[in-house]
Amino acid sequence: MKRSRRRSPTPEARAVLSSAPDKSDSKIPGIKEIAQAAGVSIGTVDRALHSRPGIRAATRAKILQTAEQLGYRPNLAARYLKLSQQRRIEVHLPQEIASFFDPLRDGIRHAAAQFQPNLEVEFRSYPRIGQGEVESIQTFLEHDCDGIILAPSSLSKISPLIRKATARGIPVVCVATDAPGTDRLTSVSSDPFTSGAIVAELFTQLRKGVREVAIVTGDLSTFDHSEKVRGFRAMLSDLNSAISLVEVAEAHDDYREAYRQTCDLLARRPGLGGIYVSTANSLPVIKGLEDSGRIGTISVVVTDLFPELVPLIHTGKVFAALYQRPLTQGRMAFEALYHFLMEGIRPRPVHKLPPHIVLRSNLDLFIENSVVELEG
Amino acid sequence: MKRSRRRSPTPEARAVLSSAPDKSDSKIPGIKEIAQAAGVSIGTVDRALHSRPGIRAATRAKILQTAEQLGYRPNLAARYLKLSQQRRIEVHLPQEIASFFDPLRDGIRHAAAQFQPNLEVEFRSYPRIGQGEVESIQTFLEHDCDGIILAPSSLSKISPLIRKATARGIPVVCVATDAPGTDRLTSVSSDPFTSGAIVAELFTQLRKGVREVAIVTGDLSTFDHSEKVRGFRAMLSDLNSAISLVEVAEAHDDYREAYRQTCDLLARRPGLGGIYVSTANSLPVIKGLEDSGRIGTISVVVTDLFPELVPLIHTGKVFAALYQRPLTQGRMAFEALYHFLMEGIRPRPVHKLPPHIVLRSNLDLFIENSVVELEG
DNA sequence: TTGAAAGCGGTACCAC
DNA sequence: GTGGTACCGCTTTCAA
Repeated sequence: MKRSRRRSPTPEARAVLSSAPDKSDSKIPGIKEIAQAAGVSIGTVDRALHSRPGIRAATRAKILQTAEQLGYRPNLAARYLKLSQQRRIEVHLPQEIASFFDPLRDGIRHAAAQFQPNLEVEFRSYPRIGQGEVESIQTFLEHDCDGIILAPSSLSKISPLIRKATARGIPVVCVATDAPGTDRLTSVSSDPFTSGAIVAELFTQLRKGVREVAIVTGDLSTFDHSEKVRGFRAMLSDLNSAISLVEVAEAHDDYREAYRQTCDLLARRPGLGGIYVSTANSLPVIKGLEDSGRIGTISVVVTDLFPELVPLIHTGKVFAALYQRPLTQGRMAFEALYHFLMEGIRPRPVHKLPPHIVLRSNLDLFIENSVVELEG
Repeated sequence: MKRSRRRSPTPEARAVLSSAPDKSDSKIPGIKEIAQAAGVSIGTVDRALHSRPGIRAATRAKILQTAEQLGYRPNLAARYLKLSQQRRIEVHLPQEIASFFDPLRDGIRHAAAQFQPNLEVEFRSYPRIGQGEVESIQTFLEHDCDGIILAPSSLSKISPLIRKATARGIPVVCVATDAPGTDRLTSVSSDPFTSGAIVAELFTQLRKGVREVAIVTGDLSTFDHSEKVRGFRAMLSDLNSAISLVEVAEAHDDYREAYRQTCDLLARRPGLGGIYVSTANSLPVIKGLEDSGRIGTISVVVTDLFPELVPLIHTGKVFAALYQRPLTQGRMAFEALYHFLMEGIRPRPVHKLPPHIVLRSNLDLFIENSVVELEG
């Protein structure tokens, strides 16, 4: 009597419950119930369930079977409580670009807060991509943590570290961009190929006058950046688009370089109808457009979403933004790592998120959501 | 010594750790540590932390303070273990339209599986909207569950039930559409106003030739449906669009009615340039377009995503689909309810998701994702 | 090869 | 008002 605070349904009520599973009154089976049913002790049950040594094959088989037919599900709360071995994961991400990596960290923090038990998350941030990342990540060698989340921006330098970590049994999850060919546990990123393709489609379908489009990117040796160009090209040919990609300028995520390149580009291309900025470095490009007086005549599609873009999208100076959903990336990266560590569930090898297409009509919703919550 | 399976970092290593918080060696503080520090017993600590009666104000204050300065965080695993009062929530959703409500249920199931502890989810499905929903939901009166997720399709009939549940202390979360004016815990839905606005923007920016657009909806007395029309109109005027909304046809989610209405519409409007189907009932509209031979000449935007649409989008017969993200809706609804039940955290009153804009360029990614995972 | 028992950190009940 | 203690279900150690 004392355990059921809920009054048990009357027979009448029970009859009405079309889909109510008739669990009768049997309490939820635990390892104790299995032991009793199989006529052994709970220690033996544990050995059987976890394939531990020191048990006869026959005993194990019998226990496994009764567990099965009792529909045993381990009580995770109890397990986590017992195994309070306070696991710890490290998150190595750059400070810059903050508009992307800050919400990515928030996504991880938020997810971690939900799952609380036994997992301490430690954020270790280095100044920017290509500056201090190796030093930051290397430290895992010293503090043997249980898992790592990182952004493998410069593949050649980070891949060996990923391999080393994996060799030590420390799973690594890549975010923001992938490190293919390494044995990372999984990767979570906005799919760059699709990003490029979307922009090509938008220009083709929504900007009928446009013939010449240029891309301003960061560095084509970065996987993410070159994939966007590849996706753009692929979609143009898929659609038999009237548009041609006339230039791809590399600005190396630098404000002044992007500004200069944009000015040069505009001078060279009087017929330019569109620009796709495929990194977060869009403000200097817009400044260049404004300074040259061509801001209204050229359609601009940018990447990521930050406060300065809001009025630009509202006024139509920027036609669309591709939002790479850093909060969601953080959440998914954490969940994948968490489930692997706690339950041994191996996630699928790659998670490609569709980027959100932000237009004037849906802009407000993104602003509302990105502030507090996990962005939907 | 015996608890730390991790070797403690060498002094050298420690010096390198720029951001390592110096927790020294103090074990994570539990209620026992608080008791010791405050010079009371754990029972008293519990009373203080939970504002339970039977404790002197001074004692409570002191305990709260030491808990604060020790940085106490309750161990949820332990709490859940103790409170194994197997809570139960009920999910009342229609079977139709399966392409939307099946993944919504999957989203709930998936989220529930992640959070396991102490929460049994019971799905109770009724045939379709407006058919058996009241009877299904009413049953909560008999089995006093701890929380309810439902889709309040017909407001007038369901609102009283929501109020009744809330009055009994059973929190209700609305999905798919909102029930404003009731005291539901929260609602999770794709924002219909924004959906309409997006479509208006797409048509406006699209082929500049389009002048006349029609909407095929379900029933304007449904909040979701009328909001989409309102959003569409609002965006048209916002953009000074050249487009006019020439007709709004109500097909009441019926295949044959939608087909007939489409045929009539096409006959009446030789100059029609676009159709927005604002419910999942898009297949009969497309059939009508095909039968009349105008499938290529009229731009079509549809709602939701299901297998039959895939080839249509690929071939360009359908220009865009607004995907209302049922998996995400299910996940968010569950999480809101879960955190309220388990931790007393009240979610913000309304969650408006931005719908995904599905085009030819990003279609494949949605197909990949929707299959297994939580859709990103 | 197996059984018995000691906890993990809270909560809820008893007795004082 | 307060302190003590028996649990929750699982893992792990030690003894048989």
